Amino acid sequence: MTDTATPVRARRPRARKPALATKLRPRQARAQDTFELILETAGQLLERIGFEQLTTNLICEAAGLSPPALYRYFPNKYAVLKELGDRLMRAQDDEVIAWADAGGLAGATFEERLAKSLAIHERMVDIQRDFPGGLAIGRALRAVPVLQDIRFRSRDVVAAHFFKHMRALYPATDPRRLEVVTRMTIELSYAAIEMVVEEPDRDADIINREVCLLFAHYFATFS
Amino acid sequence: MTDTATPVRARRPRARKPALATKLRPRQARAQDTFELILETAGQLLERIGFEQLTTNLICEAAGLSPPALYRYFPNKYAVLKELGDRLMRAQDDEVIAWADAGGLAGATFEERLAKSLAIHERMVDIQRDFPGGLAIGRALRAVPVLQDIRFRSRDVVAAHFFKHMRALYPATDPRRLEVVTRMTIELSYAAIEMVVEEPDRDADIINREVCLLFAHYFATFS
DNA sequence: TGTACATCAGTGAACGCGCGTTCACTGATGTAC
DNA sequence: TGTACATCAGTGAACGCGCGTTCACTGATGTAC
Repeated sequence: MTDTATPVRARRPRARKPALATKLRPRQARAQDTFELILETAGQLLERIGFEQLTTNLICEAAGLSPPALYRYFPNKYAVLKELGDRLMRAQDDEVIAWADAGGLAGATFEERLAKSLAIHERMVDIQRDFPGGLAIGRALRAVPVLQDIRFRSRDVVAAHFFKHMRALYPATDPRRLEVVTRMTIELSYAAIEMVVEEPDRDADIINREVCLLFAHYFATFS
Repeated sequence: MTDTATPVRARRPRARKPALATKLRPRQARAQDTFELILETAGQLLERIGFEQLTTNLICEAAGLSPPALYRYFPNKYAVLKELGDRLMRAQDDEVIAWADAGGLAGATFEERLAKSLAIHERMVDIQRDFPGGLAIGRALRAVPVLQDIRFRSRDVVAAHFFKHMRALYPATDPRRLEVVTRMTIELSYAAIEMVVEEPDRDADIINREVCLLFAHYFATFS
């Protein structure tokens, strides 16, 4: 009766949910450029002023467009944020899933496993740093109720993918425990990545290395 | 010449910074009640609609006050959020610092250290859960540029406090490394706490336990 | 213990600004024949 | 290869709403003597 495959998230009561889907997708090359220009401009503005100050009129002004040009593709600013969030999450998820599928989680020695996880952590930091407005988008994905599902879904997809590899690597561990552990590890990894991106004055290399050490010692106790 | 005691944070360029300080502090008992009513109402609203939808007019309406009553004490909604954020951070920080000062980080056996850290993690989760709007306030502290300093400062205070204990516990470890490790551990602990608070459907007990295991194994490698 | 006065606390009503959004339109691009 | 027409893309100008904020005021509380 009860379907426990996908966990039920606690529903947020009574928050007005704005439409998020993009309206028209651009068909002509010119329109595609406009679409991308809107996203790029929004990313840059986000970086400067934060997502709360961001307005559709401001995006249009900064992009040199009239408001109806934006409204042709996006029903509101949340749809713009959603598109940006989707892209950032996809960029990171694709990379980390490819890494796992290529055997990133496995390794003959402690040092090998450590080096592999260090490489992917650094890559993830680079992706978010290079993404225009990546920092602000990451924050928005946490803070804006309607955008949180994007982040949750991304985590779920990565966790489900990792879980398959984890079961193969640690067959003697209770699968229920391993599932939670996988999910938690991913969440904390992303938190560490955010910490590095968020505070560029701190020593990113040390943090990256210590986070990977932290996980490596932990997983060394699994079998 | 260079003062390296407090790390310099990267300044965010050109974001308009609203005034955050409370204006008048209430003097009479009646005024104190109003002040608290505003904060309590704002906390409840935050929980329902998120901080972006929150407006001063809405707070007043929900609290049964006229707008000038709010403006007597707070220059804008960010000042309300700041007060809430300060209180939440202080509540958690006081608890965790008291725990550390009472020897929370030390322990004769692995099991003892594990049990102690588990206790404080659970306590921290409870504090944020019980705080009205605690979840939304935590998010706002991450996402609203002007509020981020509150969170950073809180982390710095806790980290500085922990560091003293850590040096005594692990005298053979390079202090520079230990400093970063301490800061990272705190950041990730708070991230785990947020994860538990944020997703009440997941098994909080397992996550709490595994996070503490994670750190315990890691610190077992220090000396 | 009462009265006069100063200060504190909160109200009712309104303001101007800028936000999200739309209308009626022009110009650009693609396509049928 | 050119023309007519349909569709796509973007503009200029304006709208109404509600947000943050303020003004002039009334009522409540505290205090001096």
